[in-house]
Amino acid sequence: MSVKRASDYTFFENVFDVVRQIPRGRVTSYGMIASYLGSKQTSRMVGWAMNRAHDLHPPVPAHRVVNRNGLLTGKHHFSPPESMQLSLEEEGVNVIDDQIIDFKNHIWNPCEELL
DNA sequence: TTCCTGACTCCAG
DNA sequence: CCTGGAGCCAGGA
Repeated sequence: MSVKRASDYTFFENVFDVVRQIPRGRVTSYGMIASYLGSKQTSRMVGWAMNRAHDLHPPVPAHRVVNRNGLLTGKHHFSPPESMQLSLEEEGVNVIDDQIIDFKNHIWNPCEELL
């Protein structure tokens, strides 16, 4: 058993925290999370963090994180890949051809919501 | 150790 | 409108 220390609370832990707070039926982008945490240029690190997210507890709803266009660019990292879209549609987010329909209407921006 | 890649985004041409 | 390069930083070979 490992205990979380303050010194372990890095950028990645912050990413997981933010993602875990995304409400059901809402989505956000890598860039928004990165921007909220300090620099939008670290958006790649957010994606990298998501790759590690599947093993974490409590679970991280990585399917609610897409790229800035509402495109499910990370679906191939789910097993099966379709599970990302299915999870979203279960929450009322329609997806066609890897694109979230009415994306801007589902956006949850941590910069505004998570002040 | 160095080199390459990536679930991104922005900016220039 | 589309394409390519740069910047970010951690891991794997």
